[in-house]
Amino acid sequence: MAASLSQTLVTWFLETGRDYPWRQTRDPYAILVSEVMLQQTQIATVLGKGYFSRWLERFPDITTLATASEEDVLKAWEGLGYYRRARNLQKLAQTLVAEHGGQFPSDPTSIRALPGIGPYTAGAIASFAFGLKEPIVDGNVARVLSRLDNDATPIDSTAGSKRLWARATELVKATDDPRALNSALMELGQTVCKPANPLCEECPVRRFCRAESPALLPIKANRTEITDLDEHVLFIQTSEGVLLEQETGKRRTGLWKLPALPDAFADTPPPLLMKSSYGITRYRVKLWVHEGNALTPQRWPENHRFMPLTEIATAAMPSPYRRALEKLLKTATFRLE
DNA sequence: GAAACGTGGAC
DNA sequence: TGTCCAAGTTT
Repeated sequence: MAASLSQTLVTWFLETGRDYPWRQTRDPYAILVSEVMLQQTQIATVLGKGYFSRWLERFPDITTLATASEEDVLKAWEGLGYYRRARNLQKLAQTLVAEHGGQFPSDPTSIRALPGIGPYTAGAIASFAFGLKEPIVDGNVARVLSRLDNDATPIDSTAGSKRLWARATELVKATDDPRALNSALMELGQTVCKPANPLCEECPVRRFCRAESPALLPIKANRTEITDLDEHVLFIQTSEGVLLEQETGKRRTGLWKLPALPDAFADTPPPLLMKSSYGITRYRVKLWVHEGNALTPQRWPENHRFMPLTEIATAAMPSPYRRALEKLLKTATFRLE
């Protein structure tokens, strides 16, 4: 049963599977980079904007990444979001150098223990790089398996997760080509068993599928509510550059942004220069940028500094501030002329 | 186990 | 325009 389904998936993938760069290599490091970049991120973003190739050019191997500056690492990740992924990637490289002689371990338990590696990524590296019969369950696989078994157990529940991993394990153990089987499950979810409007008439495993209303699966229990937020920041430009603030909290740590409007000015904010809106995790943020040049010069905290434009270009900055700054500098230049 | 963590694209 | 989603992990 499982063997027949697995074989059908493998055959289908070997015939029609797409040829991504990370499918042309068995280098665990390159595969690791692709897997981490693709977490919660669309292939079109990683590929279309050149993140993957650029990263491998800049950090071609584990040692290079381990010894790079954190600044360079974050800059290479700029725009991808979830910046902890980039920090963990470097931490992982440093762990390999310190504890594994710079080599990638091939046993699943050791892989899983590395920073930033969860159950999905561990299975992906074990199967794609080392050809091991280790299962993977990502969003695509969860959808495919829920539908195949017509299973309405919420995929984000403990029970649902256990079932999915058990099923994925069963399927990968039943094949001699775990690489192709795992790739097939994801590829099927991506191209045929799509979230909305699944193309069931084109599905290679239709005869195995018990879904009655595939578009209604999978079931998800948790949906987080979006909260509106106002964020007031300053734009201050002098001959030394633009005043920027380096994030120190848990969010976007290490990246540079327009400085927050000090609390002292909250009641009487300086004039508005521009307004924009962006989303971050569960927040919808209105970004208010105020003209700060007229403020009384003051001593800014340690994590603030005036940065020349040439350096701003190479500093790592979250997308919303990068966009706002580009707009502001264009306007500012225009005003000066 | 829930909540936090980014961003851009699709509908 | 608003909502949902995309190769998840950590705390």
